Amino acid sequence: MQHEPSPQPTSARERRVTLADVAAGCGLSRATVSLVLRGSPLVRAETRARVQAEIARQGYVYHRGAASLRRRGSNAVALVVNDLANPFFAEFAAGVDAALAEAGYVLLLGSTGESPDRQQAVLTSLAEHDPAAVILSPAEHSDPARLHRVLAARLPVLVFNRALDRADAAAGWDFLALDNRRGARLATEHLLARGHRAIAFFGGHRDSSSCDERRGGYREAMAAAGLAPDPAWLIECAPTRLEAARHAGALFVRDPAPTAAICYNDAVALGLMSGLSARGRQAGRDFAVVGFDDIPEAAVAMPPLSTVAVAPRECGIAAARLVLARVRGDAPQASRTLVVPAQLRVRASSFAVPVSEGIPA
Amino acid sequence: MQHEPSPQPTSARERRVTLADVAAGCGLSRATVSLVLRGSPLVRAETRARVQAEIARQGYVYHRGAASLRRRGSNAVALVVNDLANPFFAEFAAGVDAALAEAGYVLLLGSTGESPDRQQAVLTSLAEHDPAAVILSPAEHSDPARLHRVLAARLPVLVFNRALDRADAAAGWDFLALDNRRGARLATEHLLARGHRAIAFFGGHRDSSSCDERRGGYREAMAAAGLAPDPAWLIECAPTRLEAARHAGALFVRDPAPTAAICYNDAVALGLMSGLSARGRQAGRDFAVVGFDDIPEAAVAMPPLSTVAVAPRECGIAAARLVLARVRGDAPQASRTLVVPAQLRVRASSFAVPVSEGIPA
DNA sequence: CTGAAAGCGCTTACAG
DNA sequence: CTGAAAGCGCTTACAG
Repeated sequence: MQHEPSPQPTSARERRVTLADVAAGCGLSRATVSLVLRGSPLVRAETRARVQAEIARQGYVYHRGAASLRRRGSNAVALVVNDLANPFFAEFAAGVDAALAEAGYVLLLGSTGESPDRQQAVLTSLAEHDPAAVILSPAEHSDPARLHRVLAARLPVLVFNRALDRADAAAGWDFLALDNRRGARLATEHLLARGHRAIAFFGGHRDSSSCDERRGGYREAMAAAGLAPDPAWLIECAPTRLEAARHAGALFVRDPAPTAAICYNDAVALGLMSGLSARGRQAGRDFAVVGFDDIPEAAVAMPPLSTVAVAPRECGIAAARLVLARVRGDAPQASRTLVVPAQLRVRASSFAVPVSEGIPA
Repeated sequence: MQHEPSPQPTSARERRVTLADVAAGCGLSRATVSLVLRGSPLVRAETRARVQAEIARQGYVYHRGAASLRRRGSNAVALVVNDLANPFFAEFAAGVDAALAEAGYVLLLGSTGESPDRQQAVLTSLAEHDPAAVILSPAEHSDPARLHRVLAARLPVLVFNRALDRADAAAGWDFLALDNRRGARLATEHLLARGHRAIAFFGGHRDSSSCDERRGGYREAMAAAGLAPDPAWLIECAPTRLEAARHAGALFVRDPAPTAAICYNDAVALGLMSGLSARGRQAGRDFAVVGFDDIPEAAVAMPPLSTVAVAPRECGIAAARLVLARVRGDAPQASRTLVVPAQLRVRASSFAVPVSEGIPA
């Protein structure tokens, strides 16, 4: 509850040019100038022009803080992500920024580094700036109750990317979800169409919602093809390159070993590819690999990585638009869940035809 | 001069909890509560505790807009970059964000997409939020005069990455520069140490300040080794992968052809590597290549690309710190130019041994 | 250590 | 189409 960092308390700084100065400069009242500023049709063109000339002459800059205070409501939207340096979130943020700018809103940014405590601190700090809305990609293990404590009830909130632990706790909040299930299904169907039958799901932690959903899509596609995945084909590991490389061997411990794997994400897929070559197998030739995310490296890997893309920039734009609709009050009353479609990008890593199985479709 | 996007003008919203409510709640004056909020030592511990309990009870959230208005000075810092989706700027922004958060400041973000007009609009919009300072990576061909028009004279400004056209126009603004010259010098020295003598400078446009500086470092190192670069070794092309691949042939038109190239940046280097293999040469074996930037792809290219890194995240932290020092008034009066050191990352692409020349050092 | 009063720069009814 | 007045939520001397 400290609000320390005192902004430089104006020493001998020259006085700021205010709306009153502009009004005085053209012999009008502040009210009239205010109307001009906000584009009101109540002011006649000639007056408007005079005011605008005076604004330019004096170098007046609108003080949105004062305006927001009076009108109760700012034109800032807060965005909180886990890590800006993650290309997925960077693209997402770029999309949000673009859509907000277009609508005349401004972006307040914070990042959590996946720490619920930092998330709380960041949201508190941003909330003090009275944003018109909040877009939040929650840190892992976020406590919805804590989030509610810092996010006022009347503030429109859009949760992105990760569902909150207890869905009911997010009642009233919109949710923009990636279509993890469908993406994994598409990837699995692609491998099935290429003739694979023994397909593993490789990497990720089962208890993460995204991993769970992707596994769900995988199971769906397998079931639809009349296949029951061997439990040994579901291999957990931390979603990093290094861990994936280390666990590659786990694919080949049972005898009818899988000929292909859907990976939790691209980092895992790339790690798996190195792990495979360390074992004398080559992705795209001896073993088929599909990732998830379509990170920039996917296209330039050797071989290029087939993967599932979710257009993060478009997500960002969609998120901003949804939230602005809420701010303007022209969104339906009930909270919404929007699902962003996932698309398959076929590249060389999934071209392999399994040796022991039939001809690809 | 329109300020259209009216925030939802508070319909039947419940009234906001204010400092006055908290004061009333514990039978104190607003002044006292304000002192508690700002951590003043003037209030005794028992009173402070009472206030804090009441704050929690009522769910009061500090209204920084009102405070900033009264105190004249916000705790927001504006950051304007060309493109957030560019990993270099994303890392930079992440660094700025981290350093600001640590100091209790908040980040206002905008992006220009390299358009001076959008830059002007974005800065205008951000300036209306009365930031304590601005960190600006200027769009190409920015007009310093226009920038001055929208950025008040009393606002601390830090220019990053790209020098403004007329240096004198940026008088009073700090500048955080990449050490392009030293980076290119290091890269050139590295190739010289490996025995190369005929070293090209490949890609980029001469009239860009960064290209000019990198060429300067290259020339310096060559001169220090007693070498005069053949003008035919200075090859211009747009700094993209595709253009670089197209221009690869230009390296081999003269007879004592270069055995190595310093590239303007990593995109150019990667393009050159494809261009080389299209001509039956392989980077790292028949020809040595060094890039600039250390983009994530550099490490996973085939062969991995030797390059010059500038730690964008650390740049971001440094930029934020410098700017905060200005805000607090504890920076030296005169504007400063800080140069971020460049570091060489040696990888396989520069392993080639020059054929016609002696043994590498 | 605490209270009463003025004021930051804007907007908003309300009159005219 | 324009003006006088009140007020958004806070901080800051100034007294006590």
